[in-house]
Amino acid sequence: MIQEKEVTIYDLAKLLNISPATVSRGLKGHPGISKKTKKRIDELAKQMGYRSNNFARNLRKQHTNTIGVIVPRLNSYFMSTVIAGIENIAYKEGFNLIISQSSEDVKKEIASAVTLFNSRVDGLLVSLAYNTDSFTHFDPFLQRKIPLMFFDRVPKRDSDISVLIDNRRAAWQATTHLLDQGCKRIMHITGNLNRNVYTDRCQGYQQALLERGIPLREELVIANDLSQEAGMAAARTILQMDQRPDGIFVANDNCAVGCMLALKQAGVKIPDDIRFVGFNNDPVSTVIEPNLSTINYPGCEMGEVSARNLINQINNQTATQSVNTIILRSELVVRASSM
Amino acid sequence: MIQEKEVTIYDLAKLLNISPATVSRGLKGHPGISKKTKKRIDELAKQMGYRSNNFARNLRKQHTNTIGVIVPRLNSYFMSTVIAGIENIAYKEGFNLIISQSSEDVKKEIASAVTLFNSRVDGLLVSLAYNTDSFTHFDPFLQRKIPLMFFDRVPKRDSDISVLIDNRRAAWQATTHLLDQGCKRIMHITGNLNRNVYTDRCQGYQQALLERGIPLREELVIANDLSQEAGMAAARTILQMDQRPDGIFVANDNCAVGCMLALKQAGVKIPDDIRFVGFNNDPVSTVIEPNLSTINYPGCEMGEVSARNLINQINNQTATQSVNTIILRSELVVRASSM
DNA sequence: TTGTATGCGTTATCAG
DNA sequence: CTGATAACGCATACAA
Repeated sequence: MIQEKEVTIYDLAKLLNISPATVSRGLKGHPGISKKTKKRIDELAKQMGYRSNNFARNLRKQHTNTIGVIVPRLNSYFMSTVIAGIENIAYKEGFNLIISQSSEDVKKEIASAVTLFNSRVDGLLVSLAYNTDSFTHFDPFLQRKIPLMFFDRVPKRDSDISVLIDNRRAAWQATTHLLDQGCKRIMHITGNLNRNVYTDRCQGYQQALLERGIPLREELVIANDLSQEAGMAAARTILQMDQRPDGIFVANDNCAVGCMLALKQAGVKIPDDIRFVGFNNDPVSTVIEPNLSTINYPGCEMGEVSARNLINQINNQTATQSVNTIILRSELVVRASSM
Repeated sequence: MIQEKEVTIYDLAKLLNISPATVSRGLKGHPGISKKTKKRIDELAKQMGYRSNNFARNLRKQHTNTIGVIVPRLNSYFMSTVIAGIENIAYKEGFNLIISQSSEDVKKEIASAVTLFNSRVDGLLVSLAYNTDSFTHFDPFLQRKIPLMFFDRVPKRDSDISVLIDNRRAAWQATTHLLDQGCKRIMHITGNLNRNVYTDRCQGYQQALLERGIPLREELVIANDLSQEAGMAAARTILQMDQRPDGIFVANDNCAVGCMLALKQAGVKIPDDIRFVGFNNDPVSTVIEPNLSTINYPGCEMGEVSARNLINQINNQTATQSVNTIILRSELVVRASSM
């Protein structure tokens, strides 16, 4: 049936000769409504193509059934996997998603936060931009007690709820693995050391070395933006070193791949001359030759857990929130690049 | 300033001793409001942390400032690039995005369409699922005259507005390139031939062959789901063929990569034994060895153009819509896999 | 079990 | 230039 104009509960009420209130209740399955009336309402509603008006409903109920998501980039394999996970759960629970990207820029992140705040999202899920170091733009959410959670790239303070993996341990594993393979001079390529994921990974790396009595060398830690290009640039640096590393732990597969590509082109043999371990288990890690050892990292699950938890908070506004940090499992995947 | 309760235009009006109507107008920059009054309003609003209530506004104005997006998958490089493009424009124009994925399944696509319809999005952007062959789930949008556009994977009917590339031409170029490289027996690996992108590419492939007087052979066209695994399976098929192809044009880089990987493992030399051309210019194409020739395909731009156009439609409800199809430029990128 | 009346926060219309 | 008032569609407190 073609409806040119929206039908409201008033229309239904008039046609059924009952009050709009009854229609409203019937539609929502309110307990005190006779089966018969409810049936009549439901049938007419379907027949007329009635759809509930969310604005009116939200205006009345003061919530939006919408979750805001801010991520650094949409177009990275890991992030899109996380978002797919978030979407799975949100969809199941009847929440809409408003997704925005900070493009790794605090300014854009702040703007997004404002927009989402004004859109009155019921909850917010954030993975921080590369250079975010102040968090006042999230204060409005805190003040209004709008549930707020961080995942993966989280603030270094524990006033927030975060979902992440044990980056330090994973990095420790990766580095220890390289040591076990006989590496003596292990380099670490990392990102902005103000971001938890990178500090933690760096610490894990350092800890592993110290445990074997290997002194830390500043020149063996490179911090860049972890892009593939940055990996290539790192390769050039390495090629010019007097003493080249014999193992490299890179905080991200993409960058590792760039570095490997450039190194290979310069004739360096991987893994014979230099062994590699990356991070993320991006699909590209099984395409590069030799296949890249890496840390597998449950993106989809991270999204699901975050969304699930946020929705719980939204639904139990009152319940005291006991969890502070949710740590997901991660694992070292050993492939040819490190053997 | 910490606000526990939302402040409304009434609150501002009371404090300023003017009417809510004036406040509303002042906030919106209505022409007939004195500079002085406007300034007072704006200042107090900021001071009080006023934020406009979108529900009330939407309820009143009957639109949501929201665009719905349905894509087959979020976690593909191409799609996330398109979405990044959409987001760029939407953000700039003050529209929110509600993104949902069909997971390549019509059922989920239908469900998403219903949800978005009920969320009263002002416009809808769709890239079809793998197996969508009926389009009645979009009828409600058409009936209510809600702008609807398709991109990349579009219906085969021209009642809709679509944004895409000339797949046929691109495929023709790719195939012709292989022919120019001396290939005599060119295979084509494609997806569901009901989806425009794959039929068109297949036709382009066929046309190129016919132009050189090469007869089409059924056994040289494989249709699968274009995943990396499917590419590997295709490789197994090829290895068992009496007469192997000497060139393969694959409708997607990922699948091409899977196929190349498996073939290489079996000792096939690329490009010497078999030359390859893919489609999409996915980053992986520069990681695989030899680097994969491919069709470059402006994902971000496709998103931007789609969003821009949709928003124009939303804003000019009345204007007759003259464009029906927008074709974006694409180009062949030649790399080692085909030389 | 159902109906009445009201308010949620805006904006548009009409009047001044 | 500004004010009063009426919708927008729904959900609920209160009444019956």
